[in-house]
Amino acid sequence: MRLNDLPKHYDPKQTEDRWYQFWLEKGIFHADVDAEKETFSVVIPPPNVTDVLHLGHALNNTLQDILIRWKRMQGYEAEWLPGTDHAGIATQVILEKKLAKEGTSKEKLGREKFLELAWEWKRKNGDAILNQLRRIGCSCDWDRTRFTLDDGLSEAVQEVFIHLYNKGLIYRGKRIINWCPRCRTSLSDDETEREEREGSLWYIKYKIKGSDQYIGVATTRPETMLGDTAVAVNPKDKRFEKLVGKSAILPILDRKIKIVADDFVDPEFGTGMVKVTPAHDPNDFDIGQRHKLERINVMNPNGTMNENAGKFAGMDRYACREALVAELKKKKLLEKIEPYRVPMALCYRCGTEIEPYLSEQWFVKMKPLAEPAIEALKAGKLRFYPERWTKTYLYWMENIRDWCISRQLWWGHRIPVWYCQECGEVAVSKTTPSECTKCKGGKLKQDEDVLDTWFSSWLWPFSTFGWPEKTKDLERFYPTRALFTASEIIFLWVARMVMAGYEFMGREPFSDVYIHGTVRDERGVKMSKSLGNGIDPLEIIDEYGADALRTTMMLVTPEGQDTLIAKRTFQVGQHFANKLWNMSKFVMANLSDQLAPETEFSLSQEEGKLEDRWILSRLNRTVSEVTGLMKQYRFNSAVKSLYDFIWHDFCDWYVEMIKQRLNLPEGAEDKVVAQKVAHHALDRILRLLHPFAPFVTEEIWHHLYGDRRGDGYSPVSTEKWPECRRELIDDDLEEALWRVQEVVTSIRNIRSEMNVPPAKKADVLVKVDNKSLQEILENNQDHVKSLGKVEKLEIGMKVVKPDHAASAVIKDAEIFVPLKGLIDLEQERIRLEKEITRVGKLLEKTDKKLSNEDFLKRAPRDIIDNEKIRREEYRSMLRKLNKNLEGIVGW
RNA sequence: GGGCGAUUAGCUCAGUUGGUUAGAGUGCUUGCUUGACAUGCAAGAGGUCACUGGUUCGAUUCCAGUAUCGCCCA
Repeated sequence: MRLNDLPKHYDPKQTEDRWYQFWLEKGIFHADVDAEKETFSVVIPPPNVTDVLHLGHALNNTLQDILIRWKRMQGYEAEWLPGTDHAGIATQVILEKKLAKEGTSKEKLGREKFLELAWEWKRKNGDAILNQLRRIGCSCDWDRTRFTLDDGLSEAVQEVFIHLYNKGLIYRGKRIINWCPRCRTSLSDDETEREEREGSLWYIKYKIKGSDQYIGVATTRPETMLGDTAVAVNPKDKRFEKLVGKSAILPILDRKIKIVADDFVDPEFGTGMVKVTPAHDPNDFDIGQRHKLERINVMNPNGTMNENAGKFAGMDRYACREALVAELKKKKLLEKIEPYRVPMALCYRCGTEIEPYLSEQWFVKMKPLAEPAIEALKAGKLRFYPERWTKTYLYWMENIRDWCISRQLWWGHRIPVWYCQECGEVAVSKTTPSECTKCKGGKLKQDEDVLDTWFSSWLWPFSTFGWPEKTKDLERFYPTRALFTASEIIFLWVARMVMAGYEFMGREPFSDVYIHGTVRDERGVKMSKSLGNGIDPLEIIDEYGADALRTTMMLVTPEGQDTLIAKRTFQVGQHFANKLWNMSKFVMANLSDQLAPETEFSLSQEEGKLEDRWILSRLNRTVSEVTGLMKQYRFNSAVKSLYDFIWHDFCDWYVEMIKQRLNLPEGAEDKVVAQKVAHHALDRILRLLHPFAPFVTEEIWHHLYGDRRGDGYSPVSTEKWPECRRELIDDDLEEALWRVQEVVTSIRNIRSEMNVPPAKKADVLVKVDNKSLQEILENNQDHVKSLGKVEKLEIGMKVVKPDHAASAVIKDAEIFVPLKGLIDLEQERIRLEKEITRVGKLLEKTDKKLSNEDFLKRAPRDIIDNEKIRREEYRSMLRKLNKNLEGIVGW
């Protein structure tokens, strides 16, 4: 192969689709249920079909793909099950907005027509999402793609509802729930977002019945007073002792309401008296229950006031607030208004202020389900990475509240409950019952509502494999191994999956939960479509390539922290892919045509120069490091380690060092060994990097082996993950090469700082302090000469510093570059003085330590010895530097 | 109010059992069309490791507190 056969720059557009297609055709993403290999399975956190994926999803899925590709290479039957989620509320919000723009509404269309639209939306976005995943390079098992509203998954939902209902864990009740007046549905506690906003505290006067006196109550939501049925005080509050048991008159509506004593009331808040609105506040609801108060609902589901609000009926809740306050003011019943920070609950899908609303809903009793989920964590069957999230999980689990699962939506799983229209009997069934079990009547009506989307996604790790059927897939792939997600859905999803796993499968759904950070823009703002700072991964892929997207995300995503990323950052990964491409091109161009395909690499003891053994040592160290890091899900550190090895060890030093040898005639021993080692290293580099950058590595692998093996192309995707060969790791050898690098770097530094033109070769003298260093340098003269652009190199213990020479001092050696006619005296003096200051400071530090008697008494011997050695080193360096500085005075 | 996290170079981050000269990428400066790569190479500048105490012979690292920012829960 000639060098110019391949383009100068790596072009992702020429390779990515082709290789993805190839992998699909080969079926390597599909896990065989009958395979003999050990299983490793992961289920995707199903993305919402509300919108296409952004960079946060790209991060989430890149992490999973790296893990699954790595495990596949390690010889597991790797299953990554993909799919999407119907996202009931979110999708419905979007569709409703769309319909409103078109001047219509879901009510006008009717349920059936609306659902057709929703399915249409799902098909469009679902396809787009899955296509995005393919473009990212995700090696999902597409044959097993699932959607939360699929028949099988819907059956699982029904099965679960019936099971829990029969077990007494699902019940129907009239409670205060979180109501979104915009979405006109209930929400679970976890589906609301809390926020404090600037508001007011209104002090309102209620007249005491049968007296001319008034009492004052403070409220942040005056409009709810229309539903007040009591005023409450703390029983221990001496101020109001006499009032308890009397009545007050509710202003405007002139309703008689009780004055009750309840522990809930905080005497410190406001006036110490609170209005009680059992139908519009969860705490008031509880007070109402304790005192058997009437519950008066004053609002309609859309947030307007209802007929119980008297003349305010029909007004929006906020308009009502204003009108009511104005009237109170007019009647002089408003004592004062104070600014107040009001804690608010907002709908997590549309941001509308939640209305605590009395309504009949279905609930799941959670405590019994939480117990095994808590146990699992404590028994170590479930681990969080980073570990600190266990606390968050446990806190929620241990303080769990019942889960409101009914939603007043159309897009979702219809609740499998029928009500007898004649006797009111409730029937729970997967299919429409033909008659009422109680009165035998035939008029049965299904519950209009659907179930919370999370009520289907909490089954995802097993419903996707066929549950409730006892499938082979289920047996083979459950439990899964790892779950990758962001922290915001630990409660909504992760915790609930664990509960469902234990309740329905008898064991944990996954053993490792990897919580990754949020992707933010360069200013630290969370990326989102609505803010307009979201980035579509396809945009990055089009511009930089999928491998660049993946490697950049891995390089810049700190473990367990949020990621700040700007678009231009993706150059990092693009340049890396290009570096890999060019390095490979160079290595391949220099491989012998006669060379056997890399199979089992070996190098006999006599073969190989320092750099050969060094790069093998570095390589194996890297293999060991990267494998260890991946085991701990430390992908960021793993890819950094690879990046450094490839770029800085292999490209910067090894490849540069063997260039001369590669110019030798074909068959020369030195050349053959260099070819063998380079070939081996490239082979291993491609394997190691493949999970991170699948496309470019596959493309290079094909150039390397595609035409050589003669038995059909065997992709790197299915090659073995490298094993570390410990016997090749050698500290002394790495140290020796480091000495060569130091000499080269010193020469380059002198050349650069003394303005020696790059084209001009210089003579160099190295005065060494010991034989071993002399030997190392003599054996590597060629490298020092070529990498330092040296004409004549003299190495020895007796070397004398020539006149007009710039100098550098390193451990156990001095480097002299004669610069007659070129030397800038002042420049050299500055160089030396800077170095003297630097080393002087180091010496000072060690001196200080070693003159500290406590240090000498208490520090471990090896630390002290090290410090002593270092002190000698610095002293010797300083002596040389000072001598050299004195020397230039005479020039 | 409670919990968690962050604070290291202009920017984004490493630094995992306390002890080499605190590192990388990017940006910046200088020089290079070096036979793979200018998406590159070489050299360089840039850090009181947020602050205050404590533990220790020794703290960027452990502990406590303070400040600022972020997230979660009430």
